[in-house]
Amino acid sequence: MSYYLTTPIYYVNSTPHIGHAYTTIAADIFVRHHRQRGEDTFFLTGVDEHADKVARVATEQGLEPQEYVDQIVTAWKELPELVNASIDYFIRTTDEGHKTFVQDFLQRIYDNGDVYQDVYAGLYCVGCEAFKSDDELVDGKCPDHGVEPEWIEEKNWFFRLSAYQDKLLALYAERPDFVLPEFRANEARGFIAGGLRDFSISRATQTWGIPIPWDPVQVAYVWADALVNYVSALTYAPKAELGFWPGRHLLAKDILRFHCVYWPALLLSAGYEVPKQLFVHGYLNLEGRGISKSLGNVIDPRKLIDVYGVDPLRYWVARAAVFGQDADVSVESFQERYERELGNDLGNLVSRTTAMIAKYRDGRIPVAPGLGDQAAVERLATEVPRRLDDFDLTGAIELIWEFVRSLNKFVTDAKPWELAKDEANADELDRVLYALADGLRIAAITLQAYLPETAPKILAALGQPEDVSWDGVAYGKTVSGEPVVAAEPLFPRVEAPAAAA
RNA sequence: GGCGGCGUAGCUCAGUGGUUAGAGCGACGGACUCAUAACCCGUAGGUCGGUGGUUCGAAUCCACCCGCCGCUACCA
Repeated sequence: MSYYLTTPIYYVNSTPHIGHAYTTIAADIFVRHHRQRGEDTFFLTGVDEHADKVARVATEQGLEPQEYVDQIVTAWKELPELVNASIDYFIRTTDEGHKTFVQDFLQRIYDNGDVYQDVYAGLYCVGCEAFKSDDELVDGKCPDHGVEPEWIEEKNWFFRLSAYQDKLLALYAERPDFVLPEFRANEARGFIAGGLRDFSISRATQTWGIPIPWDPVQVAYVWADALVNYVSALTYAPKAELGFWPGRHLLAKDILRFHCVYWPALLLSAGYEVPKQLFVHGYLNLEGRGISKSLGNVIDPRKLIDVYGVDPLRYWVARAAVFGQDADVSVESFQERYERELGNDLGNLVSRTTAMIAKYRDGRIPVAPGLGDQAAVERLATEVPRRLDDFDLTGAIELIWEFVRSLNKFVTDAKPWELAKDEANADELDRVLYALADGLRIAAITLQAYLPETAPKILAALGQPEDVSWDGVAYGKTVSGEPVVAAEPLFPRVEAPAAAA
């Protein structure tokens, strides 16, 4: 079994914000989970560096485009590190290996007869990096940038997307889970069924990009370049191999069309398999508004991490929205999750468990199986993977949290402090403490993908081996290991919510 | 306009034909003391957007109406 997952590559000229962190963290949770199951995994993210705007900004700063992107790529390379994403490779579209592969890829679709030359003309807004139709303009100006678009007319190479309508429809019909959630697949299918127009894959007036092999004065336009990265990386990244293809892909809803329509068509044309699955997630809206630079409400993930730590941010990603849906979020809601769930439910459970083992049994976990909800453990062991296989990030954590809550209830019902008062109850107290420690050990392993820093801390607090393989999600594997002492709070109270922006 | 979807307790939502419609959060009351004033229990009496149908029976199926949202092409 192999599991290859990619995020979109982010546009290097932008700035990393919570939206990028959202995708990257979600992807990391899936990947870490599959690693726990012992699968051969590969996790790719990176940046798209070829765009006209990049070249223009570089020129303004008196730099070569390559020098410029080499500078600004730093912020993007830090993103996975910042959110503790266990990536295997960070791709840049300026990688030599990528360029070589793209040229080969383009040659393949050319040889396949899917490319032809035509004139491309229209009003182009440099700010948007997009052609605008008349009805999109306000007073002849781009509503987003307030400038008049330029008239551009050039001979471009076009990809015969229209020739792939039937094949794409057949693909969607044969594989109902090709695009998830289902309503996104419906959108894509509706778009395809409405008729497909060919699109331009080259730019004649630009030089910053990958030269078209049969017409080197032109460079590849974004889709013919960026979308190819998910395969190209496998041909040259360390430890990668083409055998990982086809993989799975995560994306936000704004780029659905390109990834769910253009990309599969390009792959078919070039003779590659289409992805196994594409999961389209929604947006996090801050206080009811979209997150955008122009609104000035961009949350810097770094600020949240500085105040709360990485794991709370990762936890929030899984909890803030039903994965796939949009959701309104706020810094207050983040704080709420942190205190109520991480602090009170989980952190406090670790505190009370370790404190009782230390107090009643001198820190030694009595190996006394018998109590504890074995059926619940078995449910976790099979149902959490099943949900994560369906990209149900939220449903899986919900299941795990029900288990965490049940452990708190177990403590209240079993009343270890009562049992401790009478030596005659020693055996029963042993069994209670064991069941508690075992449940917490299991919870830690199931949470590892979500909370990679916290899970090992819990195992360590219980004196258990660091092994987080999924086999450990089984009843009665807790050992009487290193002495247990009352643990320090895992998620201490934080004074005030971190400021947004 | 076309296609798709939504409207359920104060909030976020689950529930798609069948006993008294559920969860989490918030609020109120109680209990407990192992623990990060945490945890546990109870209460919340909501025309399940509206109207009319189908059915022994509908939040759950159908029709219409009201309100809201997504997609409807080359923007990372």
